Amino acid sequence: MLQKDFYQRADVVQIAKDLLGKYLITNFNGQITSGMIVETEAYAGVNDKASHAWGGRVTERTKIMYQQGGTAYVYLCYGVHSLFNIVTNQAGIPDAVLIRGILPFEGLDIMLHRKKAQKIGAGFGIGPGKVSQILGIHFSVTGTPVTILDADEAAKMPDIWVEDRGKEIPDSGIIHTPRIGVDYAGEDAALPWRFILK
DNA sequence: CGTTGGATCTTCT
DNA sequence: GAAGATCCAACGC
Repeated sequence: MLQKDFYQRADVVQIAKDLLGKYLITNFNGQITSGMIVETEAYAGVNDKASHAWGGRVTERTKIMYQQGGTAYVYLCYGVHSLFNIVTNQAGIPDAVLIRGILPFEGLDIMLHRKKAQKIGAGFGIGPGKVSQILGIHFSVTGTPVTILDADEAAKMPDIWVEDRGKEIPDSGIIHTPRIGVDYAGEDAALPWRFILK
């Protein structure tokens, strides 16, 4: 499991790239599902117009982004989809990485059941709404940790976490493009902060 | 195959 | 009261 020092680094763009090829795992009620992360987007704090926390806005929803790195930030989009992000950097700095796509790995039958699908076709697991759906992530889990944040050795395992299973990703294997659905963000909409594993 | 619009509800103005 | 870090099925070509 990735430790909090991975998430609490200052460079959210680097973290978004580092997360490619890692495995995102959930365990809700003993139902374990996982997949390899193949698409991410970086959202960089108060200076990023595309971020919910742009300009230092703090609301009931966005206050989660100001927690320490290693916290899950999940929120409802279009009233239909839960989008899963991992908060990065130190407490007080609202950086986050949106997980946009995974390659399903474990618990395929559970994923199919959650998605009410018969079989896994092309694009299964690609898209932030679908990632949350097949992994069973609901927006109510926002604010829960994705790693051990306390020094306490008795700290319990999180329901959601990320593992490094040794896959090396060379820079040449990463495609970077502008982020999706953030046209309202002015010049920040053009930042190449969406990362895709080939 | 490209385009369109409906679903659906929290959050902020 | 309006908009949103989306998805998918239904249409039209």
